[in-house]
Amino acid sequence: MTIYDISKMAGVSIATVSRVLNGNANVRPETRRKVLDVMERCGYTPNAFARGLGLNSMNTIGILCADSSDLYLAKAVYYIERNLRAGGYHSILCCTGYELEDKKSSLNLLLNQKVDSVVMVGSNFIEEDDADNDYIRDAARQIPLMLLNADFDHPNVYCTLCDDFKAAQEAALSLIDAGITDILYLYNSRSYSGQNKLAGYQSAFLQRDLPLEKDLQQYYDGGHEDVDGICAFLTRLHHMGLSFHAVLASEDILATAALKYARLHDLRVPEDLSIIGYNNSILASCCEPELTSVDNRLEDICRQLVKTLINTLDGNQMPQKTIFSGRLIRRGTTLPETGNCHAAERTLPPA
Amino acid sequence: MTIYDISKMAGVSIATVSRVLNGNANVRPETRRKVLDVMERCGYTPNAFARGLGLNSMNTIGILCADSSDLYLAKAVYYIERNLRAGGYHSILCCTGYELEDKKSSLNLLLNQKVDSVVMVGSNFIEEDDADNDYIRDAARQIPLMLLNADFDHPNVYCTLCDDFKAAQEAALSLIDAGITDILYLYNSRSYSGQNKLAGYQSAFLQRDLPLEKDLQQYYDGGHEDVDGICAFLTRLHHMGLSFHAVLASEDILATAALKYARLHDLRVPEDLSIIGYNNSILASCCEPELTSVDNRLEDICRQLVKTLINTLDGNQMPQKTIFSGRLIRRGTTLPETGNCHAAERTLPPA
DNA sequence: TTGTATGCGTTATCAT
DNA sequence: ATGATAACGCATACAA
Repeated sequence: MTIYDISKMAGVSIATVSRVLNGNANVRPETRRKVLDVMERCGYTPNAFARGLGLNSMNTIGILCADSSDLYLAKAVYYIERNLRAGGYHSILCCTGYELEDKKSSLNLLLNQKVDSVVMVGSNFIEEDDADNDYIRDAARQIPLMLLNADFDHPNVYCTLCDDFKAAQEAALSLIDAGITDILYLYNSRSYSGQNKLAGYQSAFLQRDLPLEKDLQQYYDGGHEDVDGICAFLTRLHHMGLSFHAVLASEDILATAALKYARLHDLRVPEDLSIIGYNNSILASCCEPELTSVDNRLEDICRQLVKTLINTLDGNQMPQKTIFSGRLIRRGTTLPETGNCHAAERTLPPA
Repeated sequence: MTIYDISKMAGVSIATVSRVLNGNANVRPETRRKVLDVMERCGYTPNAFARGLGLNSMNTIGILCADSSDLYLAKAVYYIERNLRAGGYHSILCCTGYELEDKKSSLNLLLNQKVDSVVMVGSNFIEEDDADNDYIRDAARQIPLMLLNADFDHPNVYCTLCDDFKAAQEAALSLIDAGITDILYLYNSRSYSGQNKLAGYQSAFLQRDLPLEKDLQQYYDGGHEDVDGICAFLTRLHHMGLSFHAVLASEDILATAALKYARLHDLRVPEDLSIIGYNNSILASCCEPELTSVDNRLEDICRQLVKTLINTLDGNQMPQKTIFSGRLIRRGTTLPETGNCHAAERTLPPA
């Protein structure tokens, strides 16, 4: 069933059929109805491939992420897909893993598929060695690139992100202002946003004129879901004589592990050990007490990212950088807030 | 850059170019090299749309799932995508939500997009009222359909699933044989696999000649991630006088909530309350003690599903139903196994 | 407002 | 082994 068939049955030319298909105004209402009737009766749907060839687009967006089963990335992928589809776009999902070569080849795969754009979910797509980021620059010469939680200044690259520096800073300040200064910063990623969080933690100490202890900044180099490994890691630090009365984690799962550590060592939370997680994921409410955690506004970010994406494809000029402010969600793993207002919420309006 | 350009530069016809592109054997090695050289130099890649039009396929598979941010579904989507891509296929992700109309329209969207097949992740795509499943039968007349964790007998529909009946049964038996008979079965889905789990629980009692108590089978009708709601639900049951010394949950998150309930009511786990979850997800290791949980072999299922899919598309005859056995992973929320061997593992070899 | 003719970049069927 | 040519199904510039 093609437009030729429809055109014959409706007694018009294929051009007219094509016009009603594309909502072209230059069709007599009467003719339009006639054609639509035939289409309806035949259950006609246009051939997507032919359409793609003619328009050089199939309204498809590539979604690149390291691991769509990761708690945080899965949420992001979900929000992005829903927003894209609401906007009339399809999503091709591509899980890349964390190796540069795989990220490159995945991106090329999407380019060869002729997607209209690709959104790269997670700051792990930006390499430390800037020369390695050429694969992004190359791609940006073909289609607009949307980065989620990364900051990359380049034409045709659009970034939507959370101000992790400030969010981590405020989280640390809230602990400091509660009287805790031996705060262990626990992280498992050195990506762009990972570095920002760390810098935020550090700046909190500077801001309060407190010394920074290297030993209190611990990088866990293990599996992304290895709670027991993290727990054992903390125990090892403890046995090595490291003393800390709070843990600020770069991800909820690290905080969850810290809570487990506390329980195994009979530490009261938050009295003996305060814990703050990051992402405000489902893990935060799965434990007892529930995790205080930084909400990094993922849903807002995704909505805005897709808005920017669609507008860009429509030819509108859009800002290349949109930043949301995170906010601390206080729950059971930290002491109730005092009168101190240093850690007050400072939410910027969405761009 | 098209095959015309390449053909000119290589001094051959477009037919020859197309042949080397598709690995056709009828090309003199010398000619092949010449053409490949030109392609290399020009960085030529074939136009995917034209290719799709010609072959009536773009090697794309639709992945339908209610919510790709759900812990379990996210894992499934991840495994499926990776396996598909390794097999040379792209994945279009489509999150449908749980409404029938949305599932229908999503499936149609994929059909119009001319995917080669669609995999429906989760038994929630099979409706209770069988007439409502016509949308699946209709789709199956166009392309092969792959169902994950659903059982639907129809031509061109292939099912890969876990034997949830037996898995739930064994989980229940393990509790009964540990001396606990007031086992609360807590579930939040009445889908096909949801009903199977429930039936498995029930059959365990029959098998041990124990009476079944309706009050001990509780359906929680709330959000899929609402730990606190579930926890409150259990508390309500408790206050209503319901007594139970074990909880068998149809999902880890329900079990997590049960653990939280235990902690809030100062119940020792597993001494006062045993808990078994389902899915063996990351939640199982995020709590203290860790959850005993049923592993439903998701990774194996996904691998097999994709294998079946690709073979089917290749024209090979494949079984329409492949069943894996689940297995109980014992951790801290149940008593250590006794000498009793009723709940021993009985793992079937993968099909 | 409608129709004609051509292009889009492949694949595939014939010849040669 | 290679080449000429016709599909594939739609969009669109141009003509009427």
